[in-house]
Amino acid sequence: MPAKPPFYITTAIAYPNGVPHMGHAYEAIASDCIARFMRLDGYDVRFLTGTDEHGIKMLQTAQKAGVSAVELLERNVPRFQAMIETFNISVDDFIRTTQERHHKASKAIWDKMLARGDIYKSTYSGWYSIRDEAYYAESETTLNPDGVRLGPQGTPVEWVEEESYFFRLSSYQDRLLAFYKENPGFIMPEARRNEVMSFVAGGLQDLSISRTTFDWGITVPDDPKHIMYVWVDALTNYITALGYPDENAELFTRFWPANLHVIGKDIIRFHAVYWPAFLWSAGLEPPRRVFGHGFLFNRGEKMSKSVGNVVDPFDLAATYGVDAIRYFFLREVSFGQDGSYSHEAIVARMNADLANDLGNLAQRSLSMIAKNLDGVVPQPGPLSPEDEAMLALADSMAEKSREAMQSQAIHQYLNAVWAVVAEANRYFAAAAPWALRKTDPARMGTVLWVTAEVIRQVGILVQPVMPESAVKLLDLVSVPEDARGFEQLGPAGRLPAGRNLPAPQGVFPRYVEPETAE
RNA sequence: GGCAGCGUAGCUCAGCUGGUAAGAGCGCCGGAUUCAUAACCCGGAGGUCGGCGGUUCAAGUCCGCCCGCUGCUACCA
Repeated sequence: MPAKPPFYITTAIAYPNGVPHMGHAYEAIASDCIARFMRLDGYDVRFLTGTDEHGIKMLQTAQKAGVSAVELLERNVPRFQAMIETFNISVDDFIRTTQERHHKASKAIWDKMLARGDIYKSTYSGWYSIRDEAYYAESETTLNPDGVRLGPQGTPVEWVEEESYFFRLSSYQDRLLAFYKENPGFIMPEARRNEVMSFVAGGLQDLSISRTTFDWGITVPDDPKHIMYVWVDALTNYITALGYPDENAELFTRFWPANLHVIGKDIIRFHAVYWPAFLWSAGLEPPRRVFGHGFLFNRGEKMSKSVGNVVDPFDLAATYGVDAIRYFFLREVSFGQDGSYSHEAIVARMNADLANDLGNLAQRSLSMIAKNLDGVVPQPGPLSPEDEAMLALADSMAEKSREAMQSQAIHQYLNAVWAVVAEANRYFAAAAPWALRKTDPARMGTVLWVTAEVIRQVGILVQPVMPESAVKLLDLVSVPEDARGFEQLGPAGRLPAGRNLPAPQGVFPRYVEPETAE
């Protein structure tokens, strides 16, 4: 058997100065779907997530709450880990940037970049607003007639100079542009790629990569006054988790460069510009692809604490079920685009796609096998053109799905699957096996076999999206656990006649509104 | 301001390099049916394809202008 090709996928590491919201869960769900898909398709998958625990924001949030940064982490990080558990995210590792292994890796990559001559000490200066706690470019500030310079928020700014280490990002401009041209799939979706390219083409300045104004971070080697700029630290997590700085570590040699970093569209630049430059500087390869997904909106409105519409992912899972939530977001939102959700939209998807189309298809066909054929998969007779067409369509799902997933078009992969489900319902209604029961039982058997075979394939293909429900569905057609990989799709794994099936049970319950007391 | 993109049925969106009489899902109306989770199936209503002008035998699909919306335009992440 040929060795499985490696596939390394990561989410961004979450910033745990608060508790997880649906956006965090969404990124994890989508990444998990991709990871599971690749695993079932025969790849040796490594899947990483984690938390980004340094930085001034962590310190500030902790201060406001009257606790230490470490205490804040102890409070919040378990919530992120619980989210991973709750949503069935099949990660192989959960990295925390405060871990020893990560401090070691970050210092090592720093040393490499230093040795390359890409890091130098200088002063970082700019117009700083104490009230905004932010630096502004001179062009963003305005000079009042009374001589006071104001930032964009209208707050006074002052000229501040701070000793800082810089990274020679400017010297990577041409290499980056050439890289984007040679690797059109590096940044996805394409709109994001255009943005990054125009940003880089507009000129790169060297990057200030250390701070002396606070101490919650990784100290710069041999200069402990300085701590690393949070992105040097954060991005390095992806190689820390493979054993860096040991470039001969088993995981590192097998899985680097990463195949896919799944991130939010707001942090594309850090991943598509800084990260390749850091890696080159350290003598390492850049990742193969960075995919920036969109944001989720609650009824079209951005989630925010002040609006009070921040949705707790744990609540959603409890209300609708983990698989239904996973399905909803992956099917409803074009991956890469922003998306919107609401109670009505979730219920509509659950009931229409899951309960009515797929769940009911399984129930109506398998219960006929149970009642009329003692629960034994029938031997199909000669196939009619309709049977052939149905099977051909089902057999085509695998390729369509793979093709969609090449570009992380998760929604298109699901569209392809549900097109088959819809066709199967049409096929079933047209063939009307219930009417054949008395007139032509052999023909009824053939129709039921074809339908059960479609359910088998749909069950296999739906595993990345709804791991638990897919297991139930596959159990209903008694697919052995070692016959659930994608190599079993199509004619290769046809449902054998004579197999005993369990009594069918509903896999996808209808969502019924709870009685509300008026 | 500059660059990029978007504006297609009530809602969410497909419509690649211009060419059968503009599509899907959901919702709505009607029908059929009872194998099934009051599901499924069939049919129907509903669109000046943002606006104006142009190129062309032919434009939602190309060009120009206008209107509206969004993103990017670096060091909070």
